[in-house]
Amino acid sequence: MRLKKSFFDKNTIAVAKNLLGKKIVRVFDNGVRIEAIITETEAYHGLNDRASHASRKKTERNKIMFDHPGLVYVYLVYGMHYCLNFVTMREGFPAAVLVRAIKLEQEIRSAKSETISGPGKVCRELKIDKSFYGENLATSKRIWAEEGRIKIKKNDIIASRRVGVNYAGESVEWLWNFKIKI
DNA sequence: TTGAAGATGATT
DNA sequence: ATCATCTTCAAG
Repeated sequence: MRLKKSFFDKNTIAVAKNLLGKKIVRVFDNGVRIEAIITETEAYHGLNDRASHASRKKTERNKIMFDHPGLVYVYLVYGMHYCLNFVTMREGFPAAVLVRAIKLEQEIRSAKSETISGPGKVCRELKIDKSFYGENLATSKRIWAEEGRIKIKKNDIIASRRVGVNYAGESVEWLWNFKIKI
């Protein structure tokens, strides 16, 4: 079952936690389909979050974060890596969840499952580029999110500081990075 | 118009 | 610890 707009129309921290264990489905032009379990997320929430791209004001790059929940926000970092985010919260409130790590659902044949850790690697693996900017998870034919097979409990979640945002003043301290305890 | 700074990853 | 690489944004 595809996650609907209502799933993302909530507090970003809650959505970031809820996304753990959920499945990203990516369908390529040639029909090949990849499914991956989300294992690490990061919340970026509101104008007071100095680590967020939307902390100053709405710009050409971050405007999608102000749009309605369930949209895809893609941006280029360090001139070479794309990062995949899902927009959260009501229209007008800038917020999104960054997908930092996934675990590929392998064919039945091969036993092991491969973990892709790092937002740049996630996009490389799922072949996400700028063309996904503004894609709607509720209706897209090439990317969406689904309920996962596993149920993640509160005790299974580790909260940490967010990665790569040491410039962000007091919001550096906020434990808005979430991953599944192994 | 310009330049400084990144929500990173690979390598030394 | 350093570098590759280039868009974005705010300052001038």
